[in-house]
Amino acid sequence: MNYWLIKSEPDTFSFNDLKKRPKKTEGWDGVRNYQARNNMRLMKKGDIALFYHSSCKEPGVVGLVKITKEAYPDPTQFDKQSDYYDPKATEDNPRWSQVDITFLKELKHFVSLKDLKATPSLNAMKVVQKGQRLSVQPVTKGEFEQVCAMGE
DNA sequence: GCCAACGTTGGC
DNA sequence: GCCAACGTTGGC
Repeated sequence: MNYWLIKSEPDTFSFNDLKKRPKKTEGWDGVRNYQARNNMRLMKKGDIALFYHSSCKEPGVVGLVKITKEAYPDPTQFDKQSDYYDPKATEDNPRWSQVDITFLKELKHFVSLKDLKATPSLNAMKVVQKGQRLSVQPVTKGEFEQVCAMGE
């Protein structure tokens, strides 16, 4: 089993929005960065991800989600009406992938970016690095467990 | 709103 | 294949 961190802007799609979805599940579409896409393609059903709120008043980890469907073509790339439309993608040769994520658990205590930065054992996490923008990133088991412990 | 860091695009 | 210009991310 692998562990991940996924970012979302809560003004666009928050952890609470996920909780309110049918089956508490959402297709994680709109990822248009190759490294993030490649990470999603490595995700296995049953993997767990930290759900991180970015570009907001208090950035940080709010909860846990489970990967419930492995990578498949992101339909928004074919949709001319979509903001995520990509004219270079075709049904025969899709360029972008998505996975399905399902609400798993809300942390009892929000773990802010400030808290992550203040924890020496977490200073290798990508999310605490300056200028790090990758929206789907791997975390180690140790990092994952540490963040969960801080959220208890 | 500012701006640093990064990724992508496109001319050459 | 280089690299300048541009657009985006995201903390502050």
